Amino acid sequence: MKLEDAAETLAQLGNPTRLEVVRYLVKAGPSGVLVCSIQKQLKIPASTLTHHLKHLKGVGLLMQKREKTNLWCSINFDRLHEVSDFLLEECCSFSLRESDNTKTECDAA
Amino acid sequence: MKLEDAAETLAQLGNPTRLEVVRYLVKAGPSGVLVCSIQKQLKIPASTLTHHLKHLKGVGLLMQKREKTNLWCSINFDRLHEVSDFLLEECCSFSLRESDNTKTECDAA
DNA sequence: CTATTATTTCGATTATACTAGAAATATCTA
DNA sequence: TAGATATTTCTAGTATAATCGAAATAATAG
Repeated sequence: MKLEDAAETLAQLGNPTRLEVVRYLVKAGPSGVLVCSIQKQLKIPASTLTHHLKHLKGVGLLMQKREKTNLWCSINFDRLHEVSDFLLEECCSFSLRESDNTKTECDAA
Repeated sequence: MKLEDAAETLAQLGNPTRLEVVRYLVKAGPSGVLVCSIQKQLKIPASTLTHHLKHLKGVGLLMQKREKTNLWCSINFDRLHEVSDFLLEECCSFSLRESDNTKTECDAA
């Protein structure tokens, strides 16, 4: 996952309303839920919700399937894993050389 | 971790410049790096960098230790884990009842 | 056909974030 | 003391995001 993509995805997760939606979708599991369910359960105005869902879809966190006027929403677990992996993957590999790491001057950083 | 805190932390990670800094700090490991090293390596203007570091510190992702005019920065791994845990923890527990999950009408969500 | 429900688009308001130059402060060195 | 380096504060321009009511669109039920 490229840094720019990770940043964009994290930014979308970084809105409290959207994160609430994501949490709701995660709890709903793979079968998903209707947009109107999200709206009524979380008490988010319809237009606001549409707006946020568009964002989540834009970064691939949300999958949608239309059924007449109804719209099923489900979380893309793989995508969610990719993002959290991006944060953790790097954690276990310190790769700056020790020499760089103990300098107290900046010229050779 | 409360949803609001997770959202705020994710939002801070969601800026490409900051995420680059975070990645740099992660790679540097527990011993940390100087602000000026980050600045020169990643080519971020000093005032911009100070601004971003303030944000990272604000959500507890950054730890700092002053040494005369120099400032050592290191990532708070625990915090980073907390955030990624927030995303993943919920993934393995679908808790909406099946009945809620298969409705095609919204009245009972 | 009319009313109802689901979803989207439009438009406007309001707020907040990103960026970075210039100047200020602090420490050290010659 | 003068000059270099590190970091911060101030300030301001520019851009982008969040919110949501009202109206539009689409499908369906009665």
